[in-house]
Amino acid sequence: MVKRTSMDKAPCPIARSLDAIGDWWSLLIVREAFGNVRRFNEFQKRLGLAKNILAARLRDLVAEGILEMQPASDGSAYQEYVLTKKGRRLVTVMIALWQWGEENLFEPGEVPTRLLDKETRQPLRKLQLQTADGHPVRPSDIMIGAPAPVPELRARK
Amino acid sequence: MVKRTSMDKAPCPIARSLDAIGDWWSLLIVREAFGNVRRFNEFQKRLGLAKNILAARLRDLVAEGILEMQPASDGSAYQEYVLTKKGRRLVTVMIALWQWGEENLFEPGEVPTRLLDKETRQPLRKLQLQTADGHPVRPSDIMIGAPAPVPELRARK
DNA sequence: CCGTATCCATTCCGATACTG
DNA sequence: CAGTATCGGAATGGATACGG
Repeated sequence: MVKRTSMDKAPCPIARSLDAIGDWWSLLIVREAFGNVRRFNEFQKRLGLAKNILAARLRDLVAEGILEMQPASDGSAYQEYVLTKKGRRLVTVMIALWQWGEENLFEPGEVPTRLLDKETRQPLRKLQLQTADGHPVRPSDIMIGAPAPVPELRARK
Repeated sequence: MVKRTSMDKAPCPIARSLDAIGDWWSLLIVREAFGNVRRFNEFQKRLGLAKNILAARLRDLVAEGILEMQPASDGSAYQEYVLTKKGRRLVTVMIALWQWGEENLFEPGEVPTRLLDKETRQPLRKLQLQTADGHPVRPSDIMIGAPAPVPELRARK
């Protein structure tokens, strides 16, 4: 996506994820898609980005299998962009980003847009790391279980 | 960070988060920092990025308060980069990305680097969305609790 | 309404080369 | 070792203008 040294073959899931959705607009588009935005123009208005960029991003997201195109639900002749199952699974990433931003990037006076449980209208519980058997885990309790984070397979020509 | 229309004043936490760490290398650097990488050269070797880029990214991350510089622990004359508390809180974001990538971006035959609980050496439990009172939440059960996702119009009154 | 095609400015990345 | 100084190429992003 971003030229770089494309890490889509790296064994590190983070590198791959970033390769897939690590550019700036992708996750914002996904965020809107979660909010049931489906139409090109709707995305464009809400995000305020140029149409060519939006078109490119949507194309990429469709190619990645995160969005898919469907016939319009309102009978118009156009297509709509909706999240695939894979795309919907990004919800955890979004929430993680949301909660981190909420906690670390707002001044006392500022009010972030909140994310709520639809039923109770209460904020969600913060995501928590847990061991397989359900115990809490601190950042320092984590280790990487394989050779190298970013191997040199993508070394040099 | 990526020029754009800098959204660091947007009320949406995702936009702000992306503004802070949404570019390509930042999270990879943070990932290494979680793995106790602290030295300039160490980052450079492991990530394989150009030194000027690395320098710029490190500078930004320090400016954001995600990394901080400390005197070297081994007595050498240099500084080390270590995660701040704010930086360490990014662990949830990293895990979310890690788990999503692991689940969605690897072919059956491929083996991702795993992330383990240090004590048991078992993979972590998948992050789960929950309501404030601990019930599971599906993506469709979520709503946004404020005016507009990216409202420039509700700027300041 | 949904895009594609252009043009242009900015930024990013990679690869040296060069100091302290 | 830890950067800074450059340079060029690629890609991003913004703003229209133009077709389906």
